[in-house]
Amino acid sequence: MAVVSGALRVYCVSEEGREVTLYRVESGDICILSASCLMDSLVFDVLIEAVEETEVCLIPSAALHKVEQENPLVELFIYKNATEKFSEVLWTIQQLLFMKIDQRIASFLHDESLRQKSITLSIKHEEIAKEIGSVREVVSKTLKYLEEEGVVRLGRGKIEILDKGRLEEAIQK
Amino acid sequence: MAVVSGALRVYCVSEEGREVTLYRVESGDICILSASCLMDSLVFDVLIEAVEETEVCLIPSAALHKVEQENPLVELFIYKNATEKFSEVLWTIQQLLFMKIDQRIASFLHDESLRQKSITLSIKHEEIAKEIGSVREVVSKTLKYLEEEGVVRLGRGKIEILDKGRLEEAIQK
DNA sequence: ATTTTTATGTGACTTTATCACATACACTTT
DNA sequence: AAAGTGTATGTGATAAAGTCACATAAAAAT
Repeated sequence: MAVVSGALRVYCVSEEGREVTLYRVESGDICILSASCLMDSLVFDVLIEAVEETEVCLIPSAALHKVEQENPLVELFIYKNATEKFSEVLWTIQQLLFMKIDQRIASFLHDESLRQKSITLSIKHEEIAKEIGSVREVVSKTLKYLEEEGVVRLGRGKIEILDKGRLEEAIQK
Repeated sequence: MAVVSGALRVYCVSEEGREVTLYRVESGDICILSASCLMDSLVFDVLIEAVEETEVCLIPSAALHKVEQENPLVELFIYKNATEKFSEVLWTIQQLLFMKIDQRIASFLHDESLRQKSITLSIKHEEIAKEIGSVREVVSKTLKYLEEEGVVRLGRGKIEILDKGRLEEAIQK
């Protein structure tokens, strides 16, 4: 499956409904791991959701294999893409295990600002929690703290980054 | 790299020294992801350690590619193996995020019993902590609790599984 | 304008991690 | 056998994060 435009989010969910985003598949990405390949061997829920209006192109594996054999660069591209996703998942583990919640949130806000290409993010606390594998209450409390520190300004469904420098500092330590 | 005999453990470490095992590479496994491929794109530490006396066979990528093109089954095997590891890493995330510490420990003891092919495991609390991404103190306390419940018997550097049924129950809920 | 829905705030409580030691076992050395 | 020395495990006080159960408040719908 190739993403033509837009972006997908691959995430997993616990029985109680807690989520974490594993990786994103964005326009130009190809994702052999998502549906066919990976799913078979998994016992637990890995879900895919469009984070924006998205156009995807499903490629029959037979056709893909044919192209792959004709052009080794295609194969290389697929390998690289899969490895990149693997790497993103490892990064997720690192964040989950080794970073404190305020660092993770700061890091997410930073990334999201790049994705939305804006310093005023339109996002809900609940969504942030699902991205980083935490819960809404904790995200709310942490954001409140960041607001008191003058790093962000909060509104209903939006977060304005006031001090990008301090935000980046917060990611480090 | 192919593992001929023994087993490797691929893990990551935080700056403070906390560890988690990401996946294992056992005899018969091939691991293109470990050294060459994956490492390049990673900024953080992913380490490999032999958990027992291990014999590995390093395959030059040129040679591998040649065989791969001659025999598509080789390619398939590699793909499958890589996907399996990916799947193990996702499982690790699930455990970290969604399971309680006693479930994770019970689950680990169960797996380790299969690996060591014995109900008397020779392992230290510290090692368990590093496997499951926790810390020694917590593992010790939880094991103590399992001992009081009559599920295991503890000794210095060893854990004896007394009630396999109850151990499996503990994994579920 | 009032009701309803949805987003956020807050406090009490639990679980897990961190820190800082105390104890205890096993293995040497005498 | 006793004493000494590592290394493994025990424990309690504190901190961080998650859970639960609501309260408030903004936006949307009627």
